[in-house]
Formats: sequence, structure tokens, C-alpha cells
Amino acid sequence: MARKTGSHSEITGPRIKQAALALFARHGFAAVTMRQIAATVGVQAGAIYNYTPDKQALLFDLLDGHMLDLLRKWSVELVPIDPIAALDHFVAFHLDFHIKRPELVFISYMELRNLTEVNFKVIVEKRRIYEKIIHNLILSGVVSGDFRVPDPKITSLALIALLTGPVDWFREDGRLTSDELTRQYCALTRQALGVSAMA
Amino acid sequence: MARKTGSHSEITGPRIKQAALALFARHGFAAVTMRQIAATVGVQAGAIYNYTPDKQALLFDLLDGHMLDLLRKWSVELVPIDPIAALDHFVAFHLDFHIKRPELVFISYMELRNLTEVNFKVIVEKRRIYEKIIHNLILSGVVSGDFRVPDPKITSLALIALLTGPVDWFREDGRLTSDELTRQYCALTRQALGVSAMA
DNA sequence: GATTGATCTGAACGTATGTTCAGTTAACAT
DNA sequence: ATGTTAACTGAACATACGTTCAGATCAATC
Repeated sequence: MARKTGSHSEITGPRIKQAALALFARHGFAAVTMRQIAATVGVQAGAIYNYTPDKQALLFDLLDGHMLDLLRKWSVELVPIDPIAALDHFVAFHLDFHIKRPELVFISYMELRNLTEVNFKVIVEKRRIYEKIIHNLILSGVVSGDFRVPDPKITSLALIALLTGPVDWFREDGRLTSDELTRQYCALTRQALGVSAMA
Repeated sequence: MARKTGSHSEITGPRIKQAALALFARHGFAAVTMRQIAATVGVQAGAIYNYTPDKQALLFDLLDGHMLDLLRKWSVELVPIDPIAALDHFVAFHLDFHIKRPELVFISYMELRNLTEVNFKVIVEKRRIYEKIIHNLILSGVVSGDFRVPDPKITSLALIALLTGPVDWFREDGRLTSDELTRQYCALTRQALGVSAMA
């Protein structure tokens, strides 16, 4: 029993994941080689296989970890009961979470097709759970009369597209702070859901 | 001079582009091989090089043709002067154009990074021109007082994200017709731009 | 029916891929 | 000091890649 404290594996493992994420996001899963990942970490290609069974698992762990993180973080949020306040809360949560992880958001959308069928289903199921959150939120607002929308299902899909858009162009050091972004998107979504201006 | 009329090249050429498009959309540019494309067309890999100098040109021609098609089609549209009517017109145009070409829209977003630097700039410039259309449209509505938005630049980016979203989930044979989709998105964008309900 | 040339085949090219593994290294325990 | 073993190297593996090209094929022309 040797090499417990100060073991390199506790350093190298995360660094491999981190390098894989950055490279997958920049060049795409299929275009990235194990040797590129290894070189970024400063190690030979063979060493990667001490930390992952294969390239596919490297991708899956990133996507699954991302979705787990998203669902776990939402589950501990204190969401207001009032639909309008709950909507604002969701908008702020969604923007904050996604803007802080542009690379993970990007590959979660891009690289789904590079998952095996089994892995694909696992991710899609987690995504479905998340979509149900905003769907239910809209439904409750429609029932209470706070929201006026033609079709809650379509609106919930449109809202996710709308709220995920900023990931493509928002920059921490841009001319807009994340607080301002949140405020503007709260107003935008309220308008889109037909919340009356007096609320 | 032989083989003019009835030449195979007029058949094979388009079929190669078509097969490349379908395969790039399904598996990604980097994951698709020239042999897969050839097999789909029913030809050997070498034959492809009678129609394209290399794999990169195959991708670029698809993306550039798509953007040319988009800009050319918009340039011949008769756009109303009234900002609200012009917005409706744009929404209908954008939805119709993009929904009919889900694969091209998909790879235009996904495969930009697989273009060479020179080719990349060509596509991005065409995209910038298109974004300017909706930006100017929003600006004219703000000036006329028909729209009420906090930031026209951000709103124009958000609007494109919103209007391109349906490409991911809309199906011709779904429970929603394209006319209904257009109507709902016209209402959604009017609300999002703060058009008063009486207009 | 011979000629022509566009079109395509089939094999080869150099290179790169994901993955494996025997062997080296070095930090810990004894 | 010595033994142990996690961590890593470096080379090899079978296979696959994009691309090239000499030669076969065959419809249109003369």
C-alpha cells in the first residue's frame, strides 16, 4: 500500500475531464483525439485509461454530471408559490446556471448524437425532467390567471430556447452585467407570457 | 466531346451534396467519412473528387449556399413599412424558411468550427448581414413607438434565438400546422417586443 | 463502328486513430 | 534499506482515414 496522500491521480483525473471538456467544446467530440487530451494535461495517451474506460465514457460523464448538477441545484432552490415570482426565480436560476457553464451547455446540445443509445437515453430523460419544471410553472400561472399564453407546451419549449440563447453571446466582461441580463430577461419573459404590466 | 446530355454528373453531383448534408446533420462533419457519403450515393469514394476538391469544400458549399439562399429570398420579399406588420412578415418568413431546412440550419450552427478560418469568415459575414435586418426592424419600431424594448441589440439576438428554436422540435406532421405555428410566434414576438394589445 | 472524353472503379499511399500492455518510475509503508 | 504498488511511459496493435491515380467503362459523336 503505497502512494495514498499526495497521489497524482487526484490531480490528473480532474485535469483530464477539464481538458476533454475544453477540447470537445472547441473542436467537437469526434474531432478530438485522446493524444490531444493527454498532451493538454501533460501526459501520454495511455495514462488516460487509468481514469476512464474509453473516450465515450469521457463524454458521457461530462454530460451526465452536468445534468445531475442542474437538477440537484434546482431541487434545493426555494421557489416562491406566486407564479410570477416563481417565473422570475426560474429565469434568474436558469440564466445564472447556464451562463456560468457555456462549454457544458454547448456540448450538451451538440454532442448528444455522439452518445451510445443507452447513454443517450439517460441524458434525454434528465433533460425531460428539467423541461417539466418550466412546463408546470407555466401551467400554474395559466391556471391562476397570471399568464396568458396560447399553448403552454409550446411556450415552455420556446422559453427554454429563449433563455438559453444568451449562452452563445453573453460575456462576463461585456457591456452587460449578469444582473442586468437577468433583469432584462425577466421583463422579456413576463411580456412573452402575457403578464399584465401592472403586476 | 462526348457525354453531354444525360450525363451522370448532373445526377451524381447533387446526390453527393444531399448525402453529405444528411450525414453531416446526423453524425457531425468530423464523424462522417468520404466512404460513407460515397456508399449512400452508390459510388466509390474516389468518384466524389470529380465534384468537390475536398471534404472541407463539401461543408463550405452547403453552408454558403444556405446563407446565399436566405439572403436572396429575403431580398425579394415585399416588406410592409409599418413596423408591426413588418415584424409579422419577418417572423413568418424566418419560420417558414428555417422550418423547411432543419438539416441546413442545424449544421450551419454546429459545424461552423469545422470551417477553415477563411471559410469561417465568409459565413459569419453573411450571418451578420441577416442579423442586421431584424436589428434595423426593431430599431424602426422603437423609433415609431410601436415597440417597447430595453435594449434593441439584445432583443434582436434574443428574437433570433426564439424564432430558430422551433427548428429543433417542429414537425410537419405534428399536432401543430405551420400556419398555427406562425400565428403563435407572431403573437409571442409582439408580446415580447411590448406591442400594445390593441394594435 | 470507331473515337472521344466524361465518369467511375479499385487499389494503393501515408498518416492517424483508439486502445492495450510490458516495463519504468517514484512515493509511501514497513 | 527494502518491498509494494499506484501512476505513468513508450512502443506497438489493428484499423480507418482523406486523398490520389492508372486504368476500365460506356454514352454521345463522327
